[in-house]
Amino acid sequence: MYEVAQRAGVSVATVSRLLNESGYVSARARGRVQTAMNDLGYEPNGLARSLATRQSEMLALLLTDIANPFSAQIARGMQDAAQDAGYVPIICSIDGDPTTELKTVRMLRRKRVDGIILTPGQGEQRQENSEALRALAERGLPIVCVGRRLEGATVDRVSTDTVAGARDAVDHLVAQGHRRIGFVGGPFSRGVALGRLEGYRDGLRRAGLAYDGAFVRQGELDEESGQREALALLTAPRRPTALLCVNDRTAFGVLAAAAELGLRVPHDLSVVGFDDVILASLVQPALTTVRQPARELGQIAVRFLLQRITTPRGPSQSAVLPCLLVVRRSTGPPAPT
Amino acid sequence: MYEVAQRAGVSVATVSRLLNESGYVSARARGRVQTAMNDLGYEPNGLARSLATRQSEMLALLLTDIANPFSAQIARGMQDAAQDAGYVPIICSIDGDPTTELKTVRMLRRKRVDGIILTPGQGEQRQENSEALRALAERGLPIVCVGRRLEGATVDRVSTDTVAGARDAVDHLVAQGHRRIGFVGGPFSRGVALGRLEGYRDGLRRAGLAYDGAFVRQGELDEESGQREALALLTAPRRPTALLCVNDRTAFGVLAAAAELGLRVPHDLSVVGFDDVILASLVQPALTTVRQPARELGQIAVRFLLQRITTPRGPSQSAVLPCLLVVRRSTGPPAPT
DNA sequence: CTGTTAGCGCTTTCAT
DNA sequence: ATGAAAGCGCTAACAG
Repeated sequence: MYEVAQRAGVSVATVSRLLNESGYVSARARGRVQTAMNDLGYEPNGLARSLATRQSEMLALLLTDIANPFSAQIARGMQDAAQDAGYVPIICSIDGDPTTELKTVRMLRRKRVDGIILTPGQGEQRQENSEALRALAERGLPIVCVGRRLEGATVDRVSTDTVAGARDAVDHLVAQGHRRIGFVGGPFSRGVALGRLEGYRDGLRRAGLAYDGAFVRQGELDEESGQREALALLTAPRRPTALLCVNDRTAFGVLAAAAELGLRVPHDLSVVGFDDVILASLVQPALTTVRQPARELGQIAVRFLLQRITTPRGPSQSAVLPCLLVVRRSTGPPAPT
Repeated sequence: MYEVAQRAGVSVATVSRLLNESGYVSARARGRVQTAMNDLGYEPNGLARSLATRQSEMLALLLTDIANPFSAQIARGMQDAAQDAGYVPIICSIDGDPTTELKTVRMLRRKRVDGIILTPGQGEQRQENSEALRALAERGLPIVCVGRRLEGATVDRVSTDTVAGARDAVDHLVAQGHRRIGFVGGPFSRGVALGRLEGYRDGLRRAGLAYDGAFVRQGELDEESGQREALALLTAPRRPTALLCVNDRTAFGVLAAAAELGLRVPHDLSVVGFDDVILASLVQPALTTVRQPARELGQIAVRFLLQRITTPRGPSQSAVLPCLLVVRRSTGPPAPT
């Protein structure tokens, strides 16, 4: 930058002003600096800038695993929004491992990221898990949560209305004539499954159907769990004719279980997933599912974060995005008994 | 840091030495500094450090779309390896858009990333595309390519042996009795499809089978293309009994096409994919595919990059990782004619 | 409208 | 084994 200034016959301050569009710069100086920059192939040093301004212009996204399709969508939205705003996106996969998380958080703190976005852990959300993060929040580091809470700290939050989504799914099933509708859940301890379960119950109630614990299973959030729980549900004497799943991965497992048992979908069993990951439309039969606006989630999270950065003490915001039921081939009227 | 030094009754230089394990620090000073750091909850400022050392300790990964499952796997490998080495991973989705790419590259240059990993574009690789990158390479910015080349620059490279992979797939098909084996490709212009096509031809040759252009289709790299091309191939009078696809997404399209035509897989048609994305094992029937070690690709890319950073002028390296044929349910002996 | 100057927080000779 | 001091490249008063 010093070189540029010299070449243009001005001071570094002028160059800086031009670069940041702060203060006045005469048209003449402007032109000379521009050409000097081009000649030298100059690119400002963001590190130095950050050191001086105390703003790193970097945002971090903490998630369980970027290889998870749903997370990847959130990440994509975050990435785009961050870059649009001139921020560098840093994505970190934590795997739900507290040690990794701690290391990562420290690294991010060292790098002086301007803010952090937290997405829900896949498995159970440990209490200690949030320890380091809560500390950061208290130190005034802007944080926004996506679809989860950070216990013991009031932070901005953006989530989807999974309760309504699950309810809509049940409505759809009921409208097709199903009466025995089951729910294949994830861990109910304190996770993502709770909202969906609530929506499921709402839907039943609305249809005047009784809640039957025998039709509801806890489990994990992956295919294997879906398969296992579905097997249990479908080999019972009185089996459900439709299954709402906590997420698409689980639904894939359910589909596999159905195939294993020789049940045709949707003829013998209707299946509804949750998330609408890319593959949901590709499996056979294509999966009816509740779409969560994942990308948008990431984008809005960034927007909140940016606002929080500019207005550290503003009132905390929270947005709830609607889900959308996407009807495909895995649901249909139940076979007449 | 100044505060820490003061509290510990030493100079900042000593603190710095302790932090970087450079130079001697007496056990006594060491202890005092440690406690001072704890008391203050001190975390060194990486930006300042980077400014002084001219090393940002950040690595960037440029890819088409992080939401693409195969890319996500590479990203994961890159992320882990980078973090293990104390580097911050920055992932940028470019979408094959030259404008976005240019903006991104400038941003990365401003942030003074220590190195960049390039992964193949999904569509055709435009010439202009690499313009900015090549310039960086010439400026001495460490770059390593994953599964693609950077024209006009000698850079380290890590790729997979897709030729052998495709050949193995053909071998497998032949061993099961197939004689009419087709290939559903991506764009042959200058893309990823070429190696697989070569392997396909090798495989045929090895089996003493003639190459038949009528069994080979160009296309894109997505499901839609796979479906379209498969439809063309399978409705022809003399149709193939097995199809090797340029990637899994294409294979999913092929599966859909088969279902559409009432062809049972593998009874009427065997299908082999490429990549082994997570979903390959989840579709019905589970897809036989050539697995590429995506995560490892990302890890090794980082390793190369790190070596290049420490040894800017060393000889350029290149690694070729083996692929692995994963046999599942989508392949089997052809139906007797 | 523009130049001067004092940091930002850390590393790194060079002395001691 | 440790301290003093000179940067790293930029921003932000402040003075003109």
